Amino acid sequence: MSKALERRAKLRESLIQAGERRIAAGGLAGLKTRDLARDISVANGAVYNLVEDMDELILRVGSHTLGRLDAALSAAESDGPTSPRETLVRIAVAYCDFAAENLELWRALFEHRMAPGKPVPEWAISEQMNLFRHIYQPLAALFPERTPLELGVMARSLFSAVHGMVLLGLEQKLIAVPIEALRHEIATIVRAMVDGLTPKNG
Amino acid sequence: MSKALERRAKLRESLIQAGERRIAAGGLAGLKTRDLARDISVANGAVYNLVEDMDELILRVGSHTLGRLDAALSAAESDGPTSPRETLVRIAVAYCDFAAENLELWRALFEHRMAPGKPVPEWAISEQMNLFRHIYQPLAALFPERTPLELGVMARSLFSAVHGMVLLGLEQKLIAVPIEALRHEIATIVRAMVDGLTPKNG
DNA sequence: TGTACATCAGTGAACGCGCGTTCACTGATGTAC
DNA sequence: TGTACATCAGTGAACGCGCGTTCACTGATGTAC
Repeated sequence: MSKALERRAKLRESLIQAGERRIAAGGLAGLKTRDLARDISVANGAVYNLVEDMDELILRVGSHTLGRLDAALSAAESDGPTSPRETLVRIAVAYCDFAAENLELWRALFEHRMAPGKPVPEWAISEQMNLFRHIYQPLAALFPERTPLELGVMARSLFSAVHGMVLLGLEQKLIAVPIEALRHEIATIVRAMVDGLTPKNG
Repeated sequence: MSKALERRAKLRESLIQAGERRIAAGGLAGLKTRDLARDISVANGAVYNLVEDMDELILRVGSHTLGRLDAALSAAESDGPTSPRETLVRIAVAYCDFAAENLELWRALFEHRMAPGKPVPEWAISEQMNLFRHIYQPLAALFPERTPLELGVMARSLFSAVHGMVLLGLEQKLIAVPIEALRHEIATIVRAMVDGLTPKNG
């Protein structure tokens, strides 16, 4: 039986990788069970031996994407001056770069909606929450007098603002901004927000 | 013939209103031609006498939404202290309020994609662009030494950042933020950005 | 005013396509004796 | 070691649903004479 389980686990892994490739190539809308089955050389129905349904598949791919994003942000943290202000700038720019390099996978993170009635599983939510530490920690160092609650609000605001800039900046709908310009705009705005939030003394 | 044309125009207007109601109630995903036809007491196929296709219908509804947003922002401009800084804050908060009160219609503005190959018509793009003046003008007053290009970049950054805060703040996916808290966070961040972008003298 | 005809908005059934999911069946693998 | 049987991954056709769009047809309106 262990051989069968092993095969099953490998096949499942292939399926998730195929899903990742398909989303990267054609977005969430381009993800079809029949394509996936063909990709891993298996019949249509076999997909449902490996995964509960499409929602689960998409969440698994999302989990992998979040893992890579986490790694990218961690790398950015220690890649330069250790001042919290500049660390926040690097993290924001790293977020922008990650989104640009993984455009469709990154979009899928936000576009995906569960089938009506099914809640997002707990583990998926906490994976997302977990990423906030990259913002929270520099903010805590920068504003030691703020409460955890206040810091949480600041972290969310900062993230949302940067997210919005990346989202619209990479949008082709209006004018897509050249990535280098976008990185610069983000750095400017993050510095402005940090400075503007810092009480002036003197 | 003028009576027929008149009837046609009225029916067309009803169709667009029906579309607006349907989107407001169920989002873009809840918009079905058959429902619309029933709403205006007309057969399925008649919809296509009134409108080229669904894309056009959605763009017309979007146009109306943008018009109302424009009015809301105009009202906010003159509704308080005339300092450009506080005007920007009011506009950002008004944007938040409008999105909250017209959630699905506002989302439709950003979610809608034309059928593959069809470009967004020119008039729809310029309607969107036109709204930027609400941000551009206070910024120009605040930073008279900046070039129009620089101001344009600032306006876009500011808008994107506020848009991101509203987008994630109103999202039910994670924790929907209470609207009052969101307004406050937005005001804080806009002030911080403006202050942070202002060169310190003295 | 009356008749024949043209136009075209309006009809609603059907087309065409897409696609997630199910299910009766098969055949390979492994187990029991 | 050999045989009968059980299990279950894997198959792929079919189900079920949804939905934008088209099209042959109808019937009301208006025009020409």
